[in-house]
Amino acid sequence: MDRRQRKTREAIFDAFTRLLAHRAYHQITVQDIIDGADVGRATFYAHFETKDYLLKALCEELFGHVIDTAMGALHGHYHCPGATAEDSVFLHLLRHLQENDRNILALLSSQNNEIFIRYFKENLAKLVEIRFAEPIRAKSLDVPSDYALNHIAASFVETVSWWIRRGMKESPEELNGYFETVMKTVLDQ
Amino acid sequence: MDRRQRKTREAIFDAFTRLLAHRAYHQITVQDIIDGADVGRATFYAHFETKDYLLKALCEELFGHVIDTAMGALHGHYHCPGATAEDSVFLHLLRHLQENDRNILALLSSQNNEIFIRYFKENLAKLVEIRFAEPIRAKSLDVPSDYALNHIAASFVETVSWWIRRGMKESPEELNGYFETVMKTVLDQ
DNA sequence: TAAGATACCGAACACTTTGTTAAATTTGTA
DNA sequence: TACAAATTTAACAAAGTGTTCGGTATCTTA
Repeated sequence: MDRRQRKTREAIFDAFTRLLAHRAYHQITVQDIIDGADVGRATFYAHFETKDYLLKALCEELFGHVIDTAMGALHGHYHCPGATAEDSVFLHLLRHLQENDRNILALLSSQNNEIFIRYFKENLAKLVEIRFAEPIRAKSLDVPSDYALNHIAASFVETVSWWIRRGMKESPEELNGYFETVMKTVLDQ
Repeated sequence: MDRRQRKTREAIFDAFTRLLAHRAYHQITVQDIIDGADVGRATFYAHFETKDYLLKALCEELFGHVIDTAMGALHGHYHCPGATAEDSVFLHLLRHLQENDRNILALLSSQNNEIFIRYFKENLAKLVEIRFAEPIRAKSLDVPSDYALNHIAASFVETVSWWIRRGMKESPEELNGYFETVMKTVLDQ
């Protein structure tokens, strides 16, 4: 990819991210983004069809990365310092979030948090499916397995959302403990 | 309230509800609503400052009613046919939803479902607080009680959302059973 | 039932935002 | 160097928003 294109794309993402941290999505105009990124109007539209597509592209990059990392941890690639093999994939995710890569926490705690929480959940659902589909079926709970899987993903995202809403006072380990406590029935073997 | 005002307000709510069932919120224009309700432009703006305020007013009416009914059931007012005193407040809610009062299911299953799910959760959280704050504290789980309360409300809303997404095949009783199963650790005494 | 108040209508208006186009310019690449 | 491709700038039509105003219909109450 051309260096000019890369720089433009990055500038737009950066400006958009900054704006999203301080203002509601629907009252950010394309002009705001253009001004923030300092690019021409036609250039913006050469990269993204609409503001909605820009949002989608941003989210895919953001959560694609978060989940890919977690997938890697699941299959034993990436070696995180201080992590043991027994640590749950959830704890890995929490630690990674806390590192605040690409300012993801600013977005998750902004007034636009719902948008990002939704993307987070969609991506997490895939991960949960891969990691827990088999164990859940083996456990034969009194609920459909897709209900249980959805419950796991939704509850984890809700836990993160709660954590951020309350100012992230807990450590990833504590928070993971809370999550494990309320999920006992579903997750314990 | 003046009969003319009531009729206008109703006409606008009706038209808006019909539109929301078939189209995304952000691509419904005020003109669409005006045309559907068959009222003048100035009349619309005499009733609602913006489309956002209209949405808010609609949601308050919708979920205010749902939750008020549940509150009533909690305190022993309203007598629902076939309901016993032991039925959980959640089962009451599910039965009430299934009656599809004011086409609430059309909204909850539309492409705008997230908007309504959010209002549903906000209102439910109050109800959960009233009903479960005391029992949860008495139970002294290993998690903060506001975390547990949030988990209850969020999980119930997620259960309803899952139910609707999959076509509402289960009866309220079955669904309530699923919910009780996954909430065992938190809710059982 | 008549009078005054209030709500509604319809058209016009200024304003904002969107997405497109075209010509000129700058930058990257080979 | 020379060509290709990306960027800039300005202008543009189209769509939507929220307001205003004079005229009409409907409600309320005395």
